[in-house]
Amino acid sequence: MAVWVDTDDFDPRIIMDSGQCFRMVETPDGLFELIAFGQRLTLQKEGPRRVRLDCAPEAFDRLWRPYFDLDTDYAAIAAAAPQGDHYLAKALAVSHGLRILRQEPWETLCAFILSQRKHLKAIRACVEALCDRFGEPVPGTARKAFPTPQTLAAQSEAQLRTCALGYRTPYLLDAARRVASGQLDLAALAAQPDDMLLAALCTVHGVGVKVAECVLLFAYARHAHVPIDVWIRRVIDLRYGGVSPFPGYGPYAGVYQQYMFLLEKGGLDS
DNA sequence: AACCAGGGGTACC
DNA sequence: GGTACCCATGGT
Repeated sequence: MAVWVDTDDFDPRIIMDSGQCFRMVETPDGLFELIAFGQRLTLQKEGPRRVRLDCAPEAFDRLWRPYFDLDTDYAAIAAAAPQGDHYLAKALAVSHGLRILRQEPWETLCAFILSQRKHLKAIRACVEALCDRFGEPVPGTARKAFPTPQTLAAQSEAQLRTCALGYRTPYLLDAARRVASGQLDLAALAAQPDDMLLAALCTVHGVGVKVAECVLLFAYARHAHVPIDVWIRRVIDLRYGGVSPFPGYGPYAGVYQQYMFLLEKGGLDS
């Protein structure tokens, strides 16, 4: 079964390489494969404005339509960008087809805890290793689901160390224990305003503002939030003379940020 | 083979 | 409240 999405603003490859998700890969036969919600999804770009998703219509409506944020008009977001902002305009053009995903909060929190001082490639590797070691099987693939908070919370630090997460190991364990115990209710937090959500996430040991902002943007679709990492720091310093343009970008500042992140990194992958 | 990576905690002042 | 310094591991 398959569902087709007809839009000019949906490019699986751009999304795969965008640095917001870490479990999307290109298969040898040119399909894009991702694991989320304990399931495997394959998709393929069939033309300049058509993407095929291999799933049932019910799964599309319940999971993948929200996941890919398909009810948001990215052409309108691009059109709303401030005029005369050359670097932003270029960033929007270069990564046309990018979308900000609505990923699962738990996985997103963990992935960005692990992202500290790592390249995208290294993040992918350690996320996948964590899944291989502690995740449940997924139908139709040898790849595993992202481990549940309960599973990770039940591990000793020594057991988690086998995934070679380095100094991030206790951070991940603290996140797992807080979520598994209900002390940090990631589902309930979806109803909270941005500042409450941010503060709650920052209670986890090893989660600072930057990681929390990534979770707000890439899981909770708080599109106004701009994670300031080394690359965005570089954008501000090099392209905007040290004065952040983001406060003037309005409700989609975080979306613009992601296009600029990609441009500043200079292309895809790595 | 050094150097550095989508940072954050801690110890100072 | 600001600033060095360390953290553990893998790519380049």
